Amino acid sequence: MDSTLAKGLDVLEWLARRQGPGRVVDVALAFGLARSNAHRTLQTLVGCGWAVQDRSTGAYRPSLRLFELGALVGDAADVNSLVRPHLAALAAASGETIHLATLDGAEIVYLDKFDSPLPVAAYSRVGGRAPAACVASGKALLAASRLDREALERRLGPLVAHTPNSITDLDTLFAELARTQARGYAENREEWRLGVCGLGVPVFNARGEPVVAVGMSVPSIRFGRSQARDLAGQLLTCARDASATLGFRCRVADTPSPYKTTNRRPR
Amino acid sequence: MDSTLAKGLDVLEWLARRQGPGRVVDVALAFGLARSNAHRTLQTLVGCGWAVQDRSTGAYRPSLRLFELGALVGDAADVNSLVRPHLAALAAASGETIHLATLDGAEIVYLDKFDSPLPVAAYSRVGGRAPAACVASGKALLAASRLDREALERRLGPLVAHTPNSITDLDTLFAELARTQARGYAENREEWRLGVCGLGVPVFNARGEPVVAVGMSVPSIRFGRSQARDLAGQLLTCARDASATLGFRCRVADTPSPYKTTNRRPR
DNA sequence: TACTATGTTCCACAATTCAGAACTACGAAC
DNA sequence: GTTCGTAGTTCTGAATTGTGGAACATAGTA
Repeated sequence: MDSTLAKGLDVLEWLARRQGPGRVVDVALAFGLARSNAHRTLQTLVGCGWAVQDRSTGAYRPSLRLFELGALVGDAADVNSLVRPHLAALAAASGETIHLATLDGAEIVYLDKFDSPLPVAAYSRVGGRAPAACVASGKALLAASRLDREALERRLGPLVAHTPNSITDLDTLFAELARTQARGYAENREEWRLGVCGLGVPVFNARGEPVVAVGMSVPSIRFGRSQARDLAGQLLTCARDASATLGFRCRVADTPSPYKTTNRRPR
Repeated sequence: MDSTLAKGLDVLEWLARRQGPGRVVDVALAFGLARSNAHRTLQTLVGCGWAVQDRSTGAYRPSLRLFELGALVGDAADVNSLVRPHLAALAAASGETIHLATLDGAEIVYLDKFDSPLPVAAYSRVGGRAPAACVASGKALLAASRLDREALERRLGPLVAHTPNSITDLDTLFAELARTQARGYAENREEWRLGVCGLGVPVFNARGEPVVAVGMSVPSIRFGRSQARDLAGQLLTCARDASATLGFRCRVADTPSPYKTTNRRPR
């Protein structure tokens, strides 16, 4: 393993996570490096365009290259931009907070977000993370991955509780995922943040793989049984449309459609 | 300069810009490295969590870390998330494509975007770039930076034309920026893409520094004199509100407000 | 089976990075 | 104004680290 490269990447990450600019001594102290060493590393980051140095103070900040490339990665295969209009429509129609998430190990990462005009207790941000087992988008993606019990355990590791409602038992979670799959959408009843519930539905690409999930965050006050069912219906429609945009066609004879319409009220 | 670090960063960037996964030979060929060398570099990226390797094919993709950190950088000082609601409101009110941009050298980078429901010829993407001298957001930020002629020349270098309307003469641009500053908003009349016009207004932080610009892209068909003036009014209101959210208060006695209200129609 | 292309492992050599010292610049304390 | 302390930058000898070639493993193809 290239230790110089590893060190440089660590410094870059440290710089990005840090609020405000970082100086040579800060880096030297944080990583236990000699000042000359920290200096050269930062200069290399600047030289390659990944950081910029403030002329007057000499301090270093990450450049916009990180943002630029990050947007490219988030937009992988243009999923994000293709799905975006559907999210906007759902956000407008439902009035709730909508987000787009994808699975990364045992966590989900928020790729996009439309905030509700109504106040929500939850605070999530684009690029932020949450444990997949505790949020609806995560459960929707886990359920759509159709992992067996062992694979699920390997992927998630020990389940930690974040609220009294969090699922901490693997068998319970496994059963919940089976129910999620049967129902077509996932629920989160204050399992990640107290006072915040959620719904999630996977979005499939042309090859039928679940690539992202559309999620909705709702304060528990507005999450009664009938309200949840109604919102789930809207979410399912949105996800189905989004999947269609990505080229997904559910083959009638092959597998049953992952999008149940049972819960949608005729209007 | 740490050559190993530089090489690793280059490979990471190459991986992010490349559509689809990259293999060891691809990297070796692209950078003229020995296979063993390319292999170790990629393994280091994986080991540090900046890339992931596909188990079956052995190919490498950038991980979501790039996206995660990129979002942090883009959100620097929470400007992006604080301004976002104002953009959403403007997008809804005007029905046009709205974006948020910041200056990076001689270019602007799009930080956020709300697409118009109406079709627009322009295609911009979050993380994308455009020459600052050719687009309204860029001109708005350049004008707000109050650079003198020499500093402007140093920053922009030679002006290249992207359409017949592009400004290629520095003096013309300098005069245009003066007009922009006086008027409070910048205009782009098909100077970057034919058929697409734009308006831009800077947003100031609590220290009175221009940090981002709100931009609007409008097809030239809908960009008549009175329409433009009306949209500029909406844009000015939006940028003023956004600046206020960031803590900007224009000091009456000190400097004249950068937000002219002359062009806003009383309603 | 032979052949090709590619991923991965290993190793000796040399080039690169490392740590410390020296020098410079700046500001605070006296 | 001088002294002291802190921090950025430059330089250099020493050795650790990365380098590229060779060898091996694997898979797909003729």
